[in-house]
Amino acid sequence: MTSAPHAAPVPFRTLEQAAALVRERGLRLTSPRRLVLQALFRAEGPVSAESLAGRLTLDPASVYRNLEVLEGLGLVRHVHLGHGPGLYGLLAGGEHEYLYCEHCGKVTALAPDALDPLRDQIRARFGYEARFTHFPITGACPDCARSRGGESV
Amino acid sequence: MTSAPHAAPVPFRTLEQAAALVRERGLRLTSPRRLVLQALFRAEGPVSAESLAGRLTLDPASVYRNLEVLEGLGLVRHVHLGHGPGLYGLLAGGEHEYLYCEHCGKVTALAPDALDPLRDQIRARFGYEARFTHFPITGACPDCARSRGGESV
DNA sequence: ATACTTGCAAATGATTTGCCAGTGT
DNA sequence: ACACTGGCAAATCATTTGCAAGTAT
Repeated sequence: MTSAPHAAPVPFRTLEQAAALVRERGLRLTSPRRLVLQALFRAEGPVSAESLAGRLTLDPASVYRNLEVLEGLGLVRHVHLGHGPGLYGLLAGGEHEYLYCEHCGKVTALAPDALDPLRDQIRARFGYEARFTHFPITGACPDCARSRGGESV
Repeated sequence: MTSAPHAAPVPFRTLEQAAALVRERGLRLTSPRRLVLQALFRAEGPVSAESLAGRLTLDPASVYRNLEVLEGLGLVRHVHLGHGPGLYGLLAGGEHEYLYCEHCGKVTALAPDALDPLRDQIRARFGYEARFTHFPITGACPDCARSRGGESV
């Protein structure tokens, strides 16, 4: 999960396309690697390396290493939602940005351009080019915000 | 650093006020506890528990425990900037929110209300009550954004 | 055949917990 | 005195690394 330079996201949609990309880069499509890819395609949202290792009966180290190479290929990204392990998800369909409720744990994935107006405002005020792909926008979701007025964390 | 409910921030400015608050809550102002508080008052920005333990020659466990109680009292908060350990800082002068450059590591602390317009926009569009105190706004700072056009992470 | 990969064990880094001796109040 | 604390060792959680055996191409 080390912060190494990542490849620019290459458009892909299917497991076959992802598999092809792995081979094109001269890497091998081994059984564990295919399983990880498959599991990510089936997952609802981002999942932890440990949970993948568990459900696939693979060694965690292999899962971590695979996620790392897949991330290097631009097929996978990880996000940090609150404390707890990093969560990995496919980049099929482009980058996602996230809203994360630190009270109930709810996660909302947004389309790549949903936060553009926000990004514009941040750029204008602070000059920062903000991304909410690796760390989400964190706070209270509508429900939690309602049920707890102006409380502190 | 566990995510437990935190006390509402109580206004304080000096080490004496902080110390008084510790005692008011029936807690003890021990030597290690005072040292941690002192070090936080002297620190420029948020610092890791390990670095405090090192420079104060205290056991890391004690430092973690102290930071936890101080956080419970509303005197301290921690923030996660990128990967790496959590960083602790005083709440003297109110909550801070952060901008964090994931390329050069630059950290910009903002006054409590600097992000209100942004918060308003987020509330209007998504209903979320966003805080950038525990997780910063992450991206490329002006310098890094300039020196690296539209690259991927 | 060759280099990329795997599983397993062990190491790392961050943080927490158990325990008992020590000390503020 | 008594309960809150401190240090130290050990445990836990997430992740990484070393290494020899295995396998995709």
